[in-house]
Amino acid sequence: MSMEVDYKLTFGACARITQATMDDPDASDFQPTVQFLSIKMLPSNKADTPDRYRLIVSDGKYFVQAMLATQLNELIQNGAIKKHTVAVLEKYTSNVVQNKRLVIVLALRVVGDTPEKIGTPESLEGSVKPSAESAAGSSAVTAPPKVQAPAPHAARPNQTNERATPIFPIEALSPFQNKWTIKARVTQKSDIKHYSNQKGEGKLFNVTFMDDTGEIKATAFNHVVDELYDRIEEGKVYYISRARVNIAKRKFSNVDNQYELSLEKSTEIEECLDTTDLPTVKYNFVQLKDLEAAAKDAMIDVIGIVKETHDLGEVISRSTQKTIPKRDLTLVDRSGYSVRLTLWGEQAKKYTATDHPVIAVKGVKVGDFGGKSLSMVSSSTMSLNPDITDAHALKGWFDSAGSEASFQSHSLSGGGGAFQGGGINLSEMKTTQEVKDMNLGSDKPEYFSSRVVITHLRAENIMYPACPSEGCNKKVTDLGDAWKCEKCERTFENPEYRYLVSFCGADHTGQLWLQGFNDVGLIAFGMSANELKNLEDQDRDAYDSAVKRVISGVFNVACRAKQDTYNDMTRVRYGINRMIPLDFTVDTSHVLDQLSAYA
DNA sequence: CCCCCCCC
Repeated sequence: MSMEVDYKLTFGACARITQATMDDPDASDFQPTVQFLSIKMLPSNKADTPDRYRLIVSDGKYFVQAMLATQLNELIQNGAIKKHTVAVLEKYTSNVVQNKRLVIVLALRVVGDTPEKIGTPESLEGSVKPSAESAAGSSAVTAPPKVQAPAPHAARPNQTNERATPIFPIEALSPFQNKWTIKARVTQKSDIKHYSNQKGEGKLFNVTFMDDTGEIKATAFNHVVDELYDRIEEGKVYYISRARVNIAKRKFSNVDNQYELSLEKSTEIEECLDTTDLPTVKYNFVQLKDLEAAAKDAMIDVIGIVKETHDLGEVISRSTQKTIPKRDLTLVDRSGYSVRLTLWGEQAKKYTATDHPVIAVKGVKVGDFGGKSLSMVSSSTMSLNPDITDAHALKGWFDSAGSEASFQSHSLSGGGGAFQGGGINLSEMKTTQEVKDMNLGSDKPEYFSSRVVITHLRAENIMYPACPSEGCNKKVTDLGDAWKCEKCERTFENPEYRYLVSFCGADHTGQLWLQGFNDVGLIAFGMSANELKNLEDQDRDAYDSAVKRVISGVFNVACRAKQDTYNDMTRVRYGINRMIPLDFTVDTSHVLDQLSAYA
């Protein structure tokens, strides 16, 4: 029944692969045929770290232990490799880990399966002492084993200042090893970030290194930043050694490695010009159409045409009060969707392309404001008109057809389609009860829109006397004959009144107290706070009726909900970002749209 | 040793 296949194992393979290192010129030529005698899963004790597999590799005469690179785990999980499988080892390496040699299989090709063990192999480690090794397998080998020496051989034969450290695959780095060099491409380099905490001021930057076995994040602090920042360029390849390997805090990184590197004063980094064997960034593009299904905060890769470049703007960070430049781009792709991509900081300032370039971004964060949006984070990378197939195809499509196409928008600023009502998404309105039921994180705000009727407003302190200097808005104190701003250290003859309003907004499910600033008051009262203040001082009846007019008004409001702790009391504050009187024409047509969707 | 990734 079964076909008799006579597999020829490569005798001497075990001794030889035990000597292999990544840049060993012979190792890539020596692709032995071996048999796996056993496969054992070493379960990961961490949710974000894959299980590992240990193989017993036999050359028919000897066997050694080896680890399967985790990117090959699938071969075991899908049954391609099992006990007694015969395979050609195409790529492998060997390191000393805790004084033990450990072979890592990086690539292999399955040749076939046999029902049993070939030959009667014995343990290479057990039978062979390092000093006596040459006697062990040399008679039968197809490639001569190297003379085993306790010290690893030189890593970089062509470099003048050789180090006695082997080139390691990134995948094999661990805190247990200190003599190693990796050869890796910088796929991401951050700006220099400054921080201050209890221990004082500091600065840092980080990079992502990648080789064909994996990637790893590296961070440099303080004086090491000065030393290395300008010497490391995104896209280039370097030899890196004598960095510290630490356990990665993975919740802060989307780099797929359980370890990360700390670049120290003693770390050696040297550019490598032979980059042929190093992979470039790999993308896993999500079509813009499929963003609908992307989870908030997911890190994804996207490629699109820049349909629109918005002006440079800025935001004031609510947590740090710092002003941060930002620029929105509208990306489109062949799936017929558009999405907003926000660039920050230097990248926002430096972006100047005026045509419609292709942009490929890796590791951008998905937001859910008014639909779906994308935001660059410090570990994201952006590539303009990258020389990759997807980019050429996209450019061809846009030039021939795409530039005339219309797109379904994922986000508010993109305009069109789902968003109407003066920028408030009528399709995603929440009732006041739904607002109260929202799950709020302890520090992150949530945004929502509602339609409410104003039932009350806090009558006292609708307005406050504010500093009239541009952008100050601070409350000023009455000196009797003048008004003083403590912040600007100036006095003014008259203040500029500004609104600070508390509305009670109700719907059929309940009510919420909503805070609004000056822009909201302007909409609600239809006059400036100065004018309302004049009425209050000079025409009390007119003032009362102006206030009463707001009561019972119906508004669409775009709001921000945020937890707030004051005097040990935690409560949720609701701020109005935008307030628009109900427009019956817009609202009715929206209701008609909804009805027709049911028909 | 950062770990915030900002705003609507």
